[in-house]
Amino acid sequence: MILRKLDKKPEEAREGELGLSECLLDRTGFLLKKAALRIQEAYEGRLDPLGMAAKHYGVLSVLEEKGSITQHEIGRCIYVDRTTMVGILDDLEKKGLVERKEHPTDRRSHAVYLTSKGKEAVGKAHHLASTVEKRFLECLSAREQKELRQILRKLVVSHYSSTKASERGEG
Amino acid sequence: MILRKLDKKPEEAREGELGLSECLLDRTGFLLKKAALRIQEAYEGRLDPLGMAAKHYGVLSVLEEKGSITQHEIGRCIYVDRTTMVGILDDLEKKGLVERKEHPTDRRSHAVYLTSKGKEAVGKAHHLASTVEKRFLECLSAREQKELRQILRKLVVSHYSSTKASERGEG
DNA sequence: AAGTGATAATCAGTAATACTGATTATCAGT
DNA sequence: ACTGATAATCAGTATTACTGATTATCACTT
Repeated sequence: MILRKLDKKPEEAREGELGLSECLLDRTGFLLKKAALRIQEAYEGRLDPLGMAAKHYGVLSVLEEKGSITQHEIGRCIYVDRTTMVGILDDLEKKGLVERKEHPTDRRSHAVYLTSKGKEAVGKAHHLASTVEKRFLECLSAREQKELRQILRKLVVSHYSSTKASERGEG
Repeated sequence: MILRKLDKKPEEAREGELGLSECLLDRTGFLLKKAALRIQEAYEGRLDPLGMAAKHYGVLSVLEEKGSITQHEIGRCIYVDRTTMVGILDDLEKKGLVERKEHPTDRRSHAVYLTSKGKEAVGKAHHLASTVEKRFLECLSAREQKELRQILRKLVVSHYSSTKASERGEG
């Protein structure tokens, strides 16, 4: 292929094809990374009305599902580093959506709880997240959407053990 | 669920289930992000012997496929920002894998070429990348692997237009 | 009861990434 | 010559995920 900058507008030069790289569109690594960026972009700002970002939503979801658990356990559930958890919980506590309480049996740990405000927020967040994902995935058939989730889930769970060992209490 | 820190080792407490969040394992956003991180991790260091990282591999692939194109065009092919391209090409030029030459008709642009060393490197990189992905995907059936690529490709191409307009020459 | 090694939360600092905005040189069209 | 757009570059920002160290506490040994 020869340089052909000045003869045509780029958009017209490659109609359907868009000029993307064929080779990389067959690399799962490339595709995963770009798809992840795009959906992150789709989420961006959508949770702002609730005073949270995607990272906060993940924590609230886990707390809703599991009840009161420690910071370390939340991290394990959502593959988030212990040091990153501190900041996320600081945010959420400041917003009044969670509380760090004394752990009943282990004074090193914090027992993290959803406040009633937090419970309300996570309900709304579920709704917003569903809307965002629905729109993002609408270029796929219902079957493809389901298949994508199943396959990704398999991948993520299989590679669970590749998370840094120190973060899973196996040091 | 009640706090139950001290009665069991975490590993034994939840055998198959691993304590992951059911709710988030149904969120495509969460799954895409974590899967992308894991495969990135799988790539990490594997291209070092060739003196490059994944981001360099992407650029070399495009150049191999499209021949000499401008920096901006490379970026469009692989969804990389113009400012990020500068650094990546600096690296590659330093390693002697690409050359920035004068563009034959547009003196603002650079015509970027693979050197013979670069051509050799990208061939080896293809091989390494295939190995990395094969291992990463081996928890999936051949059908699932193919399906995953097709679905992700559909997603990425559909959301091509959500790339920052300024990066696609539509400002 | 004291001692040892592991663990939970925290903090400070690092490295990588993707970006914004400004600058310079050049181009295309008036 | 003048205007607005574009290509490459640079400086600086925000975010993310992490490393390593610290403090308090726990579980277990002796």
